[in-house]
Amino acid sequence: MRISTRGQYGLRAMCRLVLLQRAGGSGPVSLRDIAEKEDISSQYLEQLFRGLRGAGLVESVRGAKGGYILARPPEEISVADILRAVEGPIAPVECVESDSVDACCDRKDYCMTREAWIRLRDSMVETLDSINLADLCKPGELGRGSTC
Amino acid sequence: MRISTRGQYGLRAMCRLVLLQRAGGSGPVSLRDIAEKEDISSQYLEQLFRGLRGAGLVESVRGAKGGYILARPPEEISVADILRAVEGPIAPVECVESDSVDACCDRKDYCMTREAWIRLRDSMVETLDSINLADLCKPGELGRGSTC
DNA sequence: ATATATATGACTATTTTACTCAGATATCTA
DNA sequence: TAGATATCTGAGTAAAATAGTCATATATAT
Repeated sequence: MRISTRGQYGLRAMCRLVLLQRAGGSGPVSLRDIAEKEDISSQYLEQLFRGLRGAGLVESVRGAKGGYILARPPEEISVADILRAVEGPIAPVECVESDSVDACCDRKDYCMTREAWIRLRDSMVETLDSINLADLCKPGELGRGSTC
Repeated sequence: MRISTRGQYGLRAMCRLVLLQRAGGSGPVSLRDIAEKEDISSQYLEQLFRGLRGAGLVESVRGAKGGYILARPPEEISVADILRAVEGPIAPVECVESDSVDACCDRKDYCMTREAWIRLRDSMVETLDSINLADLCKPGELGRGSTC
């Protein structure tokens, strides 16, 4: 029951993008800078940013001095958005990826446990929808959101 | 972000144990019967029931006519109990297995994302604590909880 | 031109998962 | 007491997922 490193790195990278963008004017932020600050391989970040770009969370600027910028303000990008972009659907088991019962397995009594998984999924989605990048990058007493 | 088959099978097996116990008098239920109804290898179930027994959720009766019985009434066994028994701690990332910040990583800014993982963990635990075996095994309009 | 950066597809080592196997121990029934 | 039935325990293994790399193409600033 773990978030993969894709999800963990993806969220860290997006937070870092917020900080670097905030600190460095209006230009795009390179993966090289994010990679250095977050100590993540920039090649791996490239892979993750494919997903983030595909989901419309960031926009890219190619070429020298290029990089990435947030496609929307941090307040409008939720943790759920990011996880879905790099990890796929938020669902504890395959059979509750959609609400359709037909898409589920063929066991007569599948419903016995499905109930539990649906409730778990819904609470996860609700929580992750309610947290956005601005929340996480707010400077606090421990200096979080201000390290750059 | 998936529950492993250990968790899925573990929950199904426990639900089935409730049903078979309810149907079959007061004696213990063999893994063979659970395995047959749920279409899970009984050898795999043995492995899972090690964990369930270790966590005090079931009691075993060895020898012929032996098997397992619930250690507590179904109302007092939560889905969280079962998942913890077969899968380990409920935590989306390693660093929030405990609430101690010291047990976390050594990044200066770990807190930026830790906040999100803690909230996710708490909502997962709250939800899974709130569902018990009696809830899942209640007979309903679709016949769930009554297939035996 | 050249350096810098993203874009894309494929590839690989490692780890985790999902099981299986063999043999020991306990208990009921005949 | 013999035999059948179950749990108990440790170890082993094939397949799948994860985590990360590599090579190469393309775009843009200086």
